[in-house]
Amino acid sequence: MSSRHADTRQHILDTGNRIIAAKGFSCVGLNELLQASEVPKGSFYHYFKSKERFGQALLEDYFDSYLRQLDALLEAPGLTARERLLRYFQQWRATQAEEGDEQKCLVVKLGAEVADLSEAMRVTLRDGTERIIGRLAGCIAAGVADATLPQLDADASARMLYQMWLGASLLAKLQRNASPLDQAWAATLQRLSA
Amino acid sequence: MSSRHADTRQHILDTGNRIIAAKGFSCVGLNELLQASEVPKGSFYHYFKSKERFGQALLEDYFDSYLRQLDALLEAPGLTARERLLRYFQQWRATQAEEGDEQKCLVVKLGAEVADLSEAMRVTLRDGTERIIGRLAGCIAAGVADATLPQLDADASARMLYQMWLGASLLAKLQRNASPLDQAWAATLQRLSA
DNA sequence: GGTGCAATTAGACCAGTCGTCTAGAGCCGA
DNA sequence: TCGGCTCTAGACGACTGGTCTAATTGCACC
Repeated sequence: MSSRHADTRQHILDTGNRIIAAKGFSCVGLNELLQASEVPKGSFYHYFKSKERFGQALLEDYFDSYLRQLDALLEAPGLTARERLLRYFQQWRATQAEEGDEQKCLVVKLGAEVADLSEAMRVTLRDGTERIIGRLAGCIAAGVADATLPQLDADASARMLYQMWLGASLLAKLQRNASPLDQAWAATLQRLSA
Repeated sequence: MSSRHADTRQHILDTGNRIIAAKGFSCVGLNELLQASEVPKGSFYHYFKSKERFGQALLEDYFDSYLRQLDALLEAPGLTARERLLRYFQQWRATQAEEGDEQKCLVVKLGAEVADLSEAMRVTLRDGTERIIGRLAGCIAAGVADATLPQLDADASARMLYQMWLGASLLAKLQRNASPLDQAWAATLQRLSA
């Protein structure tokens, strides 16, 4: 696999991410995608077997990069586990609240649409969210260990928080307003206190 | 407006609900919808100005019926406010966990997809969810008043619970598994206790 | 420079898209 | 019986959808 090959593939993926995060998966036709990436249609099927496989690759790429950032955040040195966890949610809130047409979190944007459309994409989303929850649970466990968090069931708390933030992002999207995220932030603080 | 008129219109809406709740809005073409409802295309455009307006009507109809059921549930006589509220979430859990391809909650299924697609549909979803949250807040306030619930900020709690359940439904959809809903149930009980 | 093979592209293909439009069927009051 | 509505029927147009095959390109090796 030449570097040019990898480049073009990644370029289609990056462009796809931008467009699909704004419009959804089914709504975006190959034409639009290819025109935006300035890649001829024929090439697309060289790099991806089908639109569905492309979508799956898009999600894999998304989760890889998301988890990389998440790991960097949750392993930041010189902070307590509590601080690291809160920074993650604070950042979620900030990212979601940003201006811009595209939905930053592909789980929110594509989850419901794609789950019934493609089993492969559903599984990719499921596994990705499980990995995210796993990292959060790890950080909560560390917080319990270093006593910066109260005695919590790490896994259950991680799941509950993640769910709540997903719902908050969805509601924020409907309202075009960050207040559901503020709501989630307040509830998060409450949950992570005594 | 003759009753036949209302019937056909409602019939298209009902069929549309079934199909769109399973596949999403963009994914379902008029042909599929019309074939399933056994209504000719000409009629469709008699009753609805466009596919988008149809989608909006679908959501309005959905929220109307949802709120009717919700009101029945939250005003059930002979139960404390706490019991009525818990019954709602219990029912949410039961409904979501049911077998069947379609997503029962259109907010979960269509929210993210439609918010960036159609301003009219987004606003309909926003207003509908606000009304739901309003009812929940009312019930929580009643629970605080009749002392079956602890002292809670009714509005904030309603929002937080609704968000969490939305996220839980999304995750349950990805996992094809009710455990996120059990999680939400546990967190709900915790929140509504002391 | 020439050869052979893989990587890449161009575009044909047709089923499907939404929406328009015309023609007429059915109904109802006068 | 007529006039005038609402509603149905479905052909049609202009276009987009994803897919695939055949042609072209680029490159390594001789």
